[in-house]
Amino acid sequence: MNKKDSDSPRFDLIELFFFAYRDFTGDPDVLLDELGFGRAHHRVLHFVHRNPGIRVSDLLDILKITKQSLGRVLKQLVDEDFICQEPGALDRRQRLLYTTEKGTEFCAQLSKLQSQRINKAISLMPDGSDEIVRQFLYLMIDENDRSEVARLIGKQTD
Amino acid sequence: MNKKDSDSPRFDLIELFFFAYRDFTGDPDVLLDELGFGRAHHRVLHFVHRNPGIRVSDLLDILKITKQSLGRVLKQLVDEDFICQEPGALDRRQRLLYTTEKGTEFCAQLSKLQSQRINKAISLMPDGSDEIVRQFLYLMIDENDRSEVARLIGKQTD
DNA sequence: AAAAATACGTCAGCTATGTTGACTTATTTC
DNA sequence: GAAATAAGTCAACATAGCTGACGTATTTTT
Repeated sequence: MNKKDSDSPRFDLIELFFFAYRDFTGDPDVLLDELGFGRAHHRVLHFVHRNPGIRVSDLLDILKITKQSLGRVLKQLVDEDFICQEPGALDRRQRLLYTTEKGTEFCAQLSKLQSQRINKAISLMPDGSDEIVRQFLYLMIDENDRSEVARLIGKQTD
Repeated sequence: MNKKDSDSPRFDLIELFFFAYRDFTGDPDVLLDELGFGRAHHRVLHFVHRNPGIRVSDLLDILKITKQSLGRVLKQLVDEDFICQEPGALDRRQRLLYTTEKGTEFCAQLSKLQSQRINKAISLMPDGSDEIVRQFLYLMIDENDRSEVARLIGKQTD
């Protein structure tokens, strides 16, 4: 008869999650817009930057979108010299993806904005909060995907 | 010269936020799809349910979309009897929005799914974590909008 | 060496959800 | 009575997702 059982509604967190994510993703929009890009471009650029030399098919797995959806934005990013492609050394069918200098620089601007928002929030909270937050977000991911995400995030780039 | 300054990149949280939010919003998709609805319908239904008698213009403010975007999904929700409209008692220009019984029931199903995910995550974490998480999400919201969101969430419906 | 599988790209067309700007109707306020 | 407001609607458009089919280069399997 415990009220806080696993079904009890969490309207507060549901709504906070909605508003928080909206503002979090809203930060980069201004910069993206100036270049005629959208959030789809941001995601592609981000994950290529974080996984240099990633294969197209692995990027599709991460983003969980179709080849066509990716193709459209990837083409623009390559055409405008934010991303470059290199044939794989072992398997020349592959087009391994890398950010160009321009792409890397732009990517840094975008993650700086998002990191500032995160760091500002964390700085107003008790010590150790970032570990709690990280744990919460991790546990919100589908159980089957967690280890994959952990592997992905494990790559420290700073 | 502190490394953890307000600009230092938080790739881990940026990516966790992305994956967590995707899976969090993914839960209701199956049920929505069965009725031919999408996430836009979910958001409208949710905020009408949580704010019975809300005016159309206030709903627009919450969702930050245009009248046309809202109109499209709202019309479907009204046509299929998930939401009903009543002229305002004081100002008959208003069409105050309410969920029907059918709408309320469906809404409960959707938030149950999301609450389960949240409660499962929280249950695996130290005591007091939900307060930390709530605080974090709140602080991720644009400073200007926080009080408005706080007011909105303050309405306890359970 | 031929056949099958794989990695990637591309074509056509569709859907959902957002946008702008202009206009109408009913109602309330000045 | 005139102006402002709440809401609905029309046309047209953009972004970003989708499906299914097909082409090409390359690697793997038989």
